[in-house]
Amino acid sequence: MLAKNNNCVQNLPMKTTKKRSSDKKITLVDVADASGVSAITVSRVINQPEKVSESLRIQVQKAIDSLGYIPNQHASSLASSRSKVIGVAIPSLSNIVFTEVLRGIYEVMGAAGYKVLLVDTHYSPLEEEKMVRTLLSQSPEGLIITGGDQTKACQNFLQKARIPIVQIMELLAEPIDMNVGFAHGRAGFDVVQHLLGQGYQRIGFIGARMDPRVQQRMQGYKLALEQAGKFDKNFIVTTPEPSSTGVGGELFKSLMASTSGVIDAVFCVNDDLALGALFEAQRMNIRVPEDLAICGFNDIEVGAYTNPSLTSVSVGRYEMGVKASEMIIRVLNDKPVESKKVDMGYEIKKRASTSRL
Amino acid sequence: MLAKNNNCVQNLPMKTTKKRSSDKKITLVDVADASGVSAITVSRVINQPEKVSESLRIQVQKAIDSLGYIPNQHASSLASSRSKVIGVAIPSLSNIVFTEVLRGIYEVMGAAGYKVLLVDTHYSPLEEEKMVRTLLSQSPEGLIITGGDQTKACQNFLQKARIPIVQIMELLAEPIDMNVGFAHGRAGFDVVQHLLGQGYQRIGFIGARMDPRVQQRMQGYKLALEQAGKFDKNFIVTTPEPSSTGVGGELFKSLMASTSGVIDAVFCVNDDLALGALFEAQRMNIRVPEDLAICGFNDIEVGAYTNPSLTSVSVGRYEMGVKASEMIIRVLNDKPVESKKVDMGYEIKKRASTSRL
DNA sequence: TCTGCAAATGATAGCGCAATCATTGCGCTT
DNA sequence: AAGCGCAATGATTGCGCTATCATTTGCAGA
Repeated sequence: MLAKNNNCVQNLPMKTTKKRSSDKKITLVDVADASGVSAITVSRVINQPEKVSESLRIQVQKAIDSLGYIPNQHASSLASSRSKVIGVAIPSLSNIVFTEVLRGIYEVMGAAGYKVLLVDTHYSPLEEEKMVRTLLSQSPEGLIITGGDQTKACQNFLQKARIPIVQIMELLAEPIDMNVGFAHGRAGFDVVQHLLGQGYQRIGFIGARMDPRVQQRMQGYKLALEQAGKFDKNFIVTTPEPSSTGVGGELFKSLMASTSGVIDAVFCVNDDLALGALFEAQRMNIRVPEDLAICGFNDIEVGAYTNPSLTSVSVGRYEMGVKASEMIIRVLNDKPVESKKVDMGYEIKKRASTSRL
Repeated sequence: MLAKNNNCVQNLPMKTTKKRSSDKKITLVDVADASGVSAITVSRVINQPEKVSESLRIQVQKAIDSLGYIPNQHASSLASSRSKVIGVAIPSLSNIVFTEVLRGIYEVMGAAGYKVLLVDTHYSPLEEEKMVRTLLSQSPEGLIITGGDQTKACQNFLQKARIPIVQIMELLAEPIDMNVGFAHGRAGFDVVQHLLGQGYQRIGFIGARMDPRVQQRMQGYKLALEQAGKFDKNFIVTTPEPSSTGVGGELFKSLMASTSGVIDAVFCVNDDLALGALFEAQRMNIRVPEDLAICGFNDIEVGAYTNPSLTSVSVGRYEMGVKASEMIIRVLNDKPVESKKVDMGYEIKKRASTSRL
């Protein structure tokens, strides 16, 4: 377990076998000695430079640079109980939805000097619990987690942590602390309203990886169709596997097969599925939107350029990441947060794939 | 700067104003006291359970659970100089290429008990240098960084760190330590060969965000056309802005305009651009592949389902992340690494968008 | 001139944990 | 019965840094 540094050494121009000054880690004290000040002054130069006279500051900075000193963040965190770390838990790295949220988080947190420790929960509350423990062991100053599907134990940990926490992606009745999201159920409802408004009558549903948010969209779909007296459970096709364009095409085929093609519109629970359905429809020589409407969800960029362009529900993913981060930073700076619950809303982007009128 | 915990408190059922046991952080010593053993024994139960008798282990574990103890990783890292952190630097979070590599990294590193600290360098060596400092301040046990475009200072830091480092995505002549990637130049060359083989004569090039790897692909493209005596610098259209489907369409339009439409094939430097070009070609009523071939790069999933399906260069992104991680873990476990340089190769997926024969 | 106060710098202690070495007790050999 | 080796547990120390309080210096105001 010792001597794990022996690999890179060969890349360095080993001068002699004599002990080299660069062999041991450089600490605050080394910098202090080199610049003839006390350790605490070096610490100040790094963390509160305004408290050190300019001459000393320059002198110390020179020593820092020439020694190549890099502070040990663990020691700093331990001594100050401030880690400058924000924990983030998302269910999947391969879903563009989350990576865009992440972008927003990184943008804001990076600018504010926070590091982001990211974990992937694989859509599993149990794994999430484990990952949250991991995050908490790093004493993060704040936490951003996805949804409200935590285990009881996990909720306990989170509350005990006494740090600002934002649950993102969906709106929760009882958030652990703060909450930023939008109403998936209402969005699903509105999509169906739009399709009905365009004169489509038999509206199918395609879903994959039925996570809580997808379920809510489906409930909205169902409610709208029930109100219109047009709900038929046979029009729903779902699979627990991850969604993808390929799966979208397959589900579309099986929907058309199982309903003998009476379907005249499909609400796909995300754009990957919708693209798969669209391309499959083209191959089946089904005209979109004349014979069939296709609506996606998330409004990924490519949907605006397909032929026909794809109707979808636009969501401020990047903005959600930004908002959640800003809320945490406000709390950390003891500034008031306007509201603990923020509804980011959504917008149905009506494009060619659903306009028959 | 004090009292930053006051926000979440209101979510907790405050029993009384008396001091509550859960108010202070629980440490190893608390667990030790609660279970009647010494601190070091608790430490062993957590880190080397096989060294503690079963009875004690159970007894201590009970105390850990009931107190909800979560170890302080900073203290642990400081005392043991093992952080269980791997640093990862990528140029962009919004590029699917990197998120798939990340998936591979997370899969392997997570399973091996390592946390991943991820930073985004925004394609800037200067920002990368800053970010690498941030990573190193966390005393990572290993590092995965993208490409070989580091600043001199950054290289210095990296070598001084004496930890296993893998540079990924491209093959480097002189890697800092280890290297996993593939030959972008050769891939570009092979794409052109393929197009020429299909009888296309005037092959255009569309590129965006011309990072080093994209440049290499372009050099390969150029070399192949020069060898065939068919290079024309007017057939190249690039932009420094980030690539996207929208940009792909625009660049395609301007390529066709500036060349009066003599182009009969386009090599797009990635699939986003290629999709944009394909959809734009459809709108311009250009038949693909009869009148025009389109080839992308990266082989993202949706390209296999468009009509026509998109020829692209498939790269083992996930596998690259896995490989890099495995190499680091081997080094950390003092196991030999077969080779410090690994060529992951690539494969041209020949699909309908380029088959005229 | 002296007092008083703020700015600049330093000395000390301790954050929570694990490395290291010490101690105990037990079963085994001879 | 004495000695040995090993497994299980504990006491001490220090990782590198910052909080806290102490000290020094410079300078304005009386």
